[in-house]
Amino acid sequence: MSEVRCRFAPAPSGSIHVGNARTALFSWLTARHHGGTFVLRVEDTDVSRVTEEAFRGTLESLRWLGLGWDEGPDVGGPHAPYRQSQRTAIYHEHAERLMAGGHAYRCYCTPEELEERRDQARARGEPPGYDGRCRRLSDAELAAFEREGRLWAVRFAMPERHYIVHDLVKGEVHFAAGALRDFVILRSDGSPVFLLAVAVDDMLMGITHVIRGEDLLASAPRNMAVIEALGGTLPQYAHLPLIVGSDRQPLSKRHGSTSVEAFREHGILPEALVNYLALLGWSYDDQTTFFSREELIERFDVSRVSSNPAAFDSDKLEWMNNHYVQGLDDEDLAARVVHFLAGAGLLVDPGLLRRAMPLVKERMKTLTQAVPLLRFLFTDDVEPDETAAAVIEKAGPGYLADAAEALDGVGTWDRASIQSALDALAGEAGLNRTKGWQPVRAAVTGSTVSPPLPESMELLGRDRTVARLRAAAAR
RNA sequence: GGUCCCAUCGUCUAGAGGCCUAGGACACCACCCUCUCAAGGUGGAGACACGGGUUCAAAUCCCGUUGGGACUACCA
Repeated sequence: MSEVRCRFAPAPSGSIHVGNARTALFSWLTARHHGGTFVLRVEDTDVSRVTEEAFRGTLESLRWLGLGWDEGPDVGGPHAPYRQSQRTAIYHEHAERLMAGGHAYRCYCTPEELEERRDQARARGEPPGYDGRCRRLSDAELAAFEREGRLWAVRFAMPERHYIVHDLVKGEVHFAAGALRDFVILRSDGSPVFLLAVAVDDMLMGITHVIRGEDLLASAPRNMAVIEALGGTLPQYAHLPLIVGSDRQPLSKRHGSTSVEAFREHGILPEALVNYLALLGWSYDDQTTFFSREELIERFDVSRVSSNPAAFDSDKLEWMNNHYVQGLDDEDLAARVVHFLAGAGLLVDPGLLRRAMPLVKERMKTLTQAVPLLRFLFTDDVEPDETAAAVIEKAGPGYLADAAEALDGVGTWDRASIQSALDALAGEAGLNRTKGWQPVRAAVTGSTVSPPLPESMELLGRDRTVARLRAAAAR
């Protein structure tokens, strides 16, 4: 059996979206599962919409997800270049071949005329597609258009036959003869349209599996027709259902930040996002939820992808993220968290940060949540928030002064001794731990929510702890 | 309008005719654990869109209805 070659072909019109990220993942997994090649091809035929920044952002997002490619715009490969904007000569050559073979023709209709006829057809309740008139131009008409100096586009002559797409996800999808109209493959300014570029590139690059969004299902027969007209071999197609939001509408900006970059900045781990995305539309069995990258590669099968659209559930993503956070060792976690603390303007002591990791691991759904939890360690500006202030006030200055004295007198500054001291303090005041410790927590951390108190104080150190208690007592 | 896709708990899904009084996970509720918040443990509520067929037997096959969605460009 020949080698599997799978491609991901993003149009870099912005940062990469989770829907595209999932498409990339499934393509990558298919390539890796078969020990094949993963090709990255950038579809920037509409040059006006593509910025260099969007291009780089796309590559960066894929790298962050760990979806490395074997051939692509930066690494090259046997079918370079891998940016469609650099392949125009190739498309022209193939458009010529199609015209020479009678599979394509010059279309002299202007965009204005086309639009007008579309509107009319719609008004009459007829299908609005191109009527194919330039396909049957007489020599005289053709000459007349040329004399007028009219610009022409190249249109592909869609064969009048029934097409069947053998889709790996959808099964057999039929398109009746005549259902698809002739389409433009070269604009009147000579630039190629993606319907040509995709087919030509998939053919030339030897792509065996085309995995992409369901929105492109209707273009599959057109791709097939072009490849057949060119005498190429057809790839297998797999069209993935769309990802929708909680309102069942296709995911868009309205659903908040859905780009890979946004999740990264929100403190989602790439391994968690990959695992979550893998399960959005695909499953291995009725039990398994967590998959290592190797397990995913071993078990993934695109034909097991379900054909109904999946709703993106950020609660589940965050739950899964927490699972991966808990699985990280302290060193690794600290290295990932430091970016977010620094971003909040905190000056971080790496050793202290690493030692704090066990206290916050299971309290973080996202890495950003480490910031409020650990802020008290990396700044002495712990102005109590509203609820903390209320707790402090209720306890009264005497209680906090007592706390300061008790802790100052602790023999060895470790969590066991601190805990005994806190218990003794609460006991003398006739309070249980909950009531007795909260004022101390509020004074020391500035919040009523914190990592476990004795451990937190141990890390903070005796001096800073006592100073904060005295400051609170003096208010 | 036309073509195409889709339809199991709120969500992601298991289910490829009898194993289903429909399984798991997130979320939700209760309890346990507990210094706050989490995490963890135990338990609970919760679904085959509807209507016809086919069959001894249908969540599973067929048809229709309804409801979502995509496409219908000299965008990708």
